[in-house]
Amino acid sequence: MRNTIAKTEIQKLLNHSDVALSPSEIETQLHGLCNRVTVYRVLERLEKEGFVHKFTNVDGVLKYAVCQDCDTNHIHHHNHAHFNCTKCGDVTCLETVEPKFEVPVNYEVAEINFTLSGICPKCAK
Amino acid sequence: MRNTIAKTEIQKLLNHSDVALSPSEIETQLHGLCNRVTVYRVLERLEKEGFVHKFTNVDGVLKYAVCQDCDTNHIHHHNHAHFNCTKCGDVTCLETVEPKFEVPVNYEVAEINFTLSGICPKCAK
DNA sequence: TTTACATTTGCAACAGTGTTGCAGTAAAGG
DNA sequence: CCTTTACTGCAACACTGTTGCAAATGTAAA
Repeated sequence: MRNTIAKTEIQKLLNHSDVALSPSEIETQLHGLCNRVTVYRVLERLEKEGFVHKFTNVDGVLKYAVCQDCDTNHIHHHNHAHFNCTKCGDVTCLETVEPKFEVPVNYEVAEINFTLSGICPKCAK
Repeated sequence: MRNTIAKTEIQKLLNHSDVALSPSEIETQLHGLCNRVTVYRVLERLEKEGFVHKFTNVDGVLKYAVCQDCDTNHIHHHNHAHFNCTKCGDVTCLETVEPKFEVPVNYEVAEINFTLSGICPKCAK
């Protein structure tokens, strides 16, 4: 995978962001540095490289966030919850929150998507 | 809320379906009985009436399913999991599966969206 | 049965998200 | 500096979901 300006800038954005970002949010924050399509394709690459993880927000929009645990020990833990604040709209990873559950026999679970919505600490004050 | 042909047929569809349905799936199964927009608006009404519950699938598409518990005791339990089979594409309610979790203080959780994906019993054989 | 009116519908048009093909551009190693 | 191949931009598209408005329809009352 090549290092391009677009890729570098998108990585920076994600690294410095404490919230998960959607492709369109990233595009906006890049102020026209690259095309909309490029954002999608760079994010796809970053996911393959294990730099970010992807999930679907409650509104159906894709969100990307840096992998906190993964980049250090190269093991992926994406079973954590995501929180979508209905007031400010921020979506954050709750790395420490992992749901416990038991599925009926014969169901083979490969991935989980666990998104909570409500009021975040910032907006609760 | 008035009873119209569209509403009646959509209720029938949902009642007889063992999987959650998206607006477009419903539209297809109605074979042109009503407009695409009407499907969206009827589903909105059915949700307000407490007949169905709505959730976002892992692919970001809306899904609707009849409320199993709600219509009997008029109390809504929508914390159950949904399962999206990656093979047949079916999305089903796992009414019995409720995730256990603890969020950090100051987070006020209003709704949860818990969707699992993998292989369903039908496709596992 | 007819009337009246609010609700529901269809249409057209739109906004937003995500994808694809293809031609041109640029990164990286030799 | 050259070559190769990955990457990018553009244009176009498919799909999902929404909105305004005029026409149609359900419902309850006259």
